[in-house]
Amino acid sequence: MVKKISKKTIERALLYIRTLEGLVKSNRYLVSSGELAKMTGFSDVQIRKDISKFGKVGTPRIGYKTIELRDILEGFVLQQDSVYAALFGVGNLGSAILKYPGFHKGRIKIIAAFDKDLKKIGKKINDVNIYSIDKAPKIIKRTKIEIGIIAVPKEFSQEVADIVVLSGLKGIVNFSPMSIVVPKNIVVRDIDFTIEFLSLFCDIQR
Amino acid sequence: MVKKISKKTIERALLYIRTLEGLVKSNRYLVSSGELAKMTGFSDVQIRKDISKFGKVGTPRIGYKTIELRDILEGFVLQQDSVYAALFGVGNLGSAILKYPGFHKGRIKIIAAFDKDLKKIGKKINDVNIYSIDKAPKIIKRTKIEIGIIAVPKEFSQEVADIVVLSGLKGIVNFSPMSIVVPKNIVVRDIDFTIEFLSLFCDIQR
DNA sequence: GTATGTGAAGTAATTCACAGCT
DNA sequence: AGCTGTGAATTACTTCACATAC
Repeated sequence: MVKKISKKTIERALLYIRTLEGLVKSNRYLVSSGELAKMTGFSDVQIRKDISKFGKVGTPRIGYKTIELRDILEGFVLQQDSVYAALFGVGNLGSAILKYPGFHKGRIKIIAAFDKDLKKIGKKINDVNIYSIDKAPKIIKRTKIEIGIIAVPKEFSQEVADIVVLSGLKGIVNFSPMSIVVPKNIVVRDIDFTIEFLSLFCDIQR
Repeated sequence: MVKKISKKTIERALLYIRTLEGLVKSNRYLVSSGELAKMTGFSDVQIRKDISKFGKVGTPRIGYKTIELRDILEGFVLQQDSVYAALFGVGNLGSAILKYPGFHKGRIKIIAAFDKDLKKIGKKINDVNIYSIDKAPKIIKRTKIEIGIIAVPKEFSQEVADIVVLSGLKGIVNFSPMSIVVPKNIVVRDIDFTIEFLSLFCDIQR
């Protein structure tokens, strides 16, 4: 019943969860794979295949119960209520991340921020303290933080990545437009706006 | 010689270009697929396979000329010098995008911003004018803008998507944590921070 | 000897086609 | 009839193994 679940399926499952949360909020009780397909852009077969990896949960002729499906997907995909993160670099983007409303109300909690600008250190944004970056390993080790967010200029991204590693974190979201080199037991997600835009542009051209 | 180039190859090519630009800047003349592999995290075979889609450009025993390879990849992947975009929603994230240094100096030019907050309309951020959002179709049609960036709260993302479509744009980068429904000739790239974080977290757990 | 380039083999992901349920 | 669930077929992607070039 519980088969090996691929990364792609998990990524789509997170989107199904997001969509189901919207449906639950608007009091929808049932939804079909076809409707989810229209809402998410994936094919209906793909969605059924994905969901079937988590067990038989739908009813033929009827569809899926929104609440039940959401809970099942969440149960498999997210074992914790909250994911704790630390932000490195409180510039324009870093500040926007600290204020990001999706985090504020959701599962992802940023509980410490680091910068090297003395004007910022000691301040707070959205209730998150900003500390000196060289205190990061010490401070982080006292917390449950698991993820580091790198939002510093690209000249500094590697040295900050090294600090993240020293701090014992297991995952990095790297917003800097530069690849970082880390031990391979540490998982990295790169979000490079320029590359996202250019790859979209390539898709448009063809 | 020029074979069908897959989306995945193009996405990696953009990363190779980014890496090569760094090498060129630091005056590196040659680079091997193995070195690129270490720098980007892909395998060396993968990199050679990708590059071979663009022709025979390397020299056995020597490697690739950084400048030449960059130019070849750029030539195939990006036919224009600049990509023009419009931003919708000048909140925390939107402002950070307007100030994003990678855009300022690079190929992506945001040349108009739209918001419905009267306090923002008429102002400028980083030399970009902020207009009333309902003037968007008219203003955009006078420009070469091809891409719309949605950075509004999720309650409004669909109505803004509709305006983007009305404006005749062909691509959307959607930063709002909600799927938008658009005609299928319009290409959408979703960047949902929450989903990126959660999917990283799933990877860490396994 | 060392690095590129590539056909062939092997994996993974998607779509098809249809059985089964209510 | 209408929707889920899934083996089978297809397609796409990656890795292997080695020929080729200097």
